[in-house]
Amino acid sequence: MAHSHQHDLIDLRAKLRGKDHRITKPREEILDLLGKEEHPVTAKTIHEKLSGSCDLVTVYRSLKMLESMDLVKRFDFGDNTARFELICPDDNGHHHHLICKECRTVVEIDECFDSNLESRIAKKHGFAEVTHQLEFFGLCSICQTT
Amino acid sequence: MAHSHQHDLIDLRAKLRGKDHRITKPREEILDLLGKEEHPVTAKTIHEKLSGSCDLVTVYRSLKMLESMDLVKRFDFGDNTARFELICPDDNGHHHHLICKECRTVVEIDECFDSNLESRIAKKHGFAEVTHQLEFFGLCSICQTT
DNA sequence: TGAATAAATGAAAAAGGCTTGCATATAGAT
DNA sequence: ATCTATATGCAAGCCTTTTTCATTTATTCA
Repeated sequence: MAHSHQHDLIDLRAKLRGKDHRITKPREEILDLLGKEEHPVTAKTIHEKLSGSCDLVTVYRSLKMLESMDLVKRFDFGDNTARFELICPDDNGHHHHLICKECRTVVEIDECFDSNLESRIAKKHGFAEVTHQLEFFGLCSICQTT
Repeated sequence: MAHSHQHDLIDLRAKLRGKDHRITKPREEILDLLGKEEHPVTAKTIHEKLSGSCDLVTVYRSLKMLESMDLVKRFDFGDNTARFELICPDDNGHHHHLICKECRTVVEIDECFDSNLESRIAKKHGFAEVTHQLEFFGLCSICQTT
């Protein structure tokens, strides 16, 4: 599902204002692009899709900044390459993925385990601000037969 | 908790025999070392602890092989560096971690969500052989105050 | 036990993702 | 319009991981 870009630009301006962060063309373009993506994308992919409109380094720097502002979330699909997704207000940026080990197809999952598990774990070990990263891996229907 | 090395060497010989994989000194040393570790370790750390007994490349290659044989499991703690742990027969190699975002302390977690969630997700999307990677991140008791 | 041979190793080099330093450009404030 | 702090581009570098290829070694089987 494509996310609403409108909301994010407003958010962006509001959030960045106080922090001496600027709204630049590369940042807008990256957010714009992320708003159209259905799945997490790599910095390299973003750079390619922006086709030279800005440097790859700027993509990395922008993503890092947007992540620190909680506008973008980083995912790890186990291939040594970070992937990024726009944080969508509907799910609080919280959802997971099911990835085919073979063809790397990605499916968005909105189910999650009961949050009691997390708070129980946090309490048990005296941790605060506990979050989690959860991704599922398997073989998609096509790759099962091949 | 240190894991039983005994079991794994027997397993190793049995498992490797059929596949034309050999039991070599580096592989034994790596397994041996992993058996003494309490938490997942990086290839670099393994190499350092083996102090030049074999090349770093061999560590990478061995780990990849051991992983493919399900003797070792790879974890990702979000710092662009793979970590490896011996698969322990008790928990089927299935457990998770709680990592402090600040000081990187690692706590082993043996709780997990109900497996129904996983099978439900697999079924819903027609995936087979579904597993998951789950790690918790937070602030440990010490880092909360700092 | 001692070749034969298939697989593993080491060393160097390269690939790939990500970061840093520095000079230049640009957003946003006054 | 000007000023200043922030962001960008480019080049270079860092770190993890992989590849290549010649050499060594584990296992097989005479």
